Amino acid sequence: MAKQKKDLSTEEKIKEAARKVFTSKGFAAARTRDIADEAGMNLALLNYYFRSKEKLFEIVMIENLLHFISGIQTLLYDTTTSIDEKIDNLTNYYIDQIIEYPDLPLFILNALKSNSKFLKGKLNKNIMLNSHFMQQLQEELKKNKKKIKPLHFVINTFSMIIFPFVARPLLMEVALSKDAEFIELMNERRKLIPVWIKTILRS
Amino acid sequence: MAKQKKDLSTEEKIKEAARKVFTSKGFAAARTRDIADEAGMNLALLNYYFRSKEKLFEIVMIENLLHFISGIQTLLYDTTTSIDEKIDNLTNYYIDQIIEYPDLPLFILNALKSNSKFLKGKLNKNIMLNSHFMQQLQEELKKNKKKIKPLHFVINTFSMIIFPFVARPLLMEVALSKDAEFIELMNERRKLIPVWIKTILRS
DNA sequence: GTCTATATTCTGATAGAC
DNA sequence: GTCTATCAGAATATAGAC
Repeated sequence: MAKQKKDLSTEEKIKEAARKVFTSKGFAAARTRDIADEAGMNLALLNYYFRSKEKLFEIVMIENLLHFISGIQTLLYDTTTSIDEKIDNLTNYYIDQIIEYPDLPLFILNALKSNSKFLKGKLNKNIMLNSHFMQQLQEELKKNKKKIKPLHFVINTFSMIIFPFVARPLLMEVALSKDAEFIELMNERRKLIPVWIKTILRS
Repeated sequence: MAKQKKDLSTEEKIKEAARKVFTSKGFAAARTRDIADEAGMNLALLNYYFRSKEKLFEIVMIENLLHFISGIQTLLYDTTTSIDEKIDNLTNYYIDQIIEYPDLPLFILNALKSNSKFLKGKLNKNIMLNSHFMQQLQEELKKNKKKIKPLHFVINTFSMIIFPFVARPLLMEVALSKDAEFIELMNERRKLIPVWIKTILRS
């Protein structure tokens, strides 16, 4: 269970409020006053604890990104799971995560596009390429005599999981009518995506 | 070939500049001064021709969205092409489009998330469901005795095409090192995506 | 229609009391 | 550490001359 707001230090309260506001509105649209209000305190304290709006954003951005990446570390570096289990776990984990934090994917995509300077060197360049999952993919492709870069299958998996969430408003506009239909669709995909990934890997 | 800037009316010049600035920076980060500068004229003219920044954005947003959708209309409603040809055409068309207008997808995803009120009723609710492509998908699934919503395959196709582009900065951070590698990857996908889609449709 | 100058509001940041 | 009050600059919008 999440910690109660009242248990948090002032600094933590601000960071938590900033995370919420920045993640839902992005850097430019967020107002420092919104963050102060959300934290239940005065605007001046933001600049007392953090030097500026930019500094605060940088912290939120890095934490959001690391939160997102940590799932990759945990799941894709697990040497005890098979490639099929990894695909299952990845799909379920990220669908759960995005249902819980629906604004996270678009926030990260935007932040990286506009502010990638912030994290120069902060990310492990080869986190993907060195993973156990990537090794297993390579073996599997070799076994099936496929001359395709394993990275394609990582991209396919994340694409099929994440894209429908970020395109949700468009989907609602052109193909669905109720929120429940979208959730139903994503729960269908929870089972379908692993099947599809395994199929294109081996057929 | 695109029309020369000098041939455009003042109103068109502003709209063109607004499209460029809004599409690359989004509504909140865009400055009306940037737009005026980009159009090579004075700030006051923006408010003379369009009432406000919001109105101008609304126009740009709808035009961008319709530009994106028009490809769907053209390709997915073509009754002379087979389902396989449609998948090939869709992949090539949208990869070409996004290479030409790389900021368009993220702009649309953001705009729809934050400003979907702007286009209430402006979009054909069933543009996807009524398409010839959707009928062909339905037949194909029936032929292969699959009880899966055809919409999933539309989502899969667009996901595998568009997602790598919007995640390009992340990909560059965790798996690639040169821009040329990304372009190479997308050109590989140009051939691979149709194969994958047809495989999961039939296997 | 187009420009310069200016009004008005918003916003990030700070000064200074407590 | 926290608050109130306020500053300085930015940004949108408009007035008014040409």
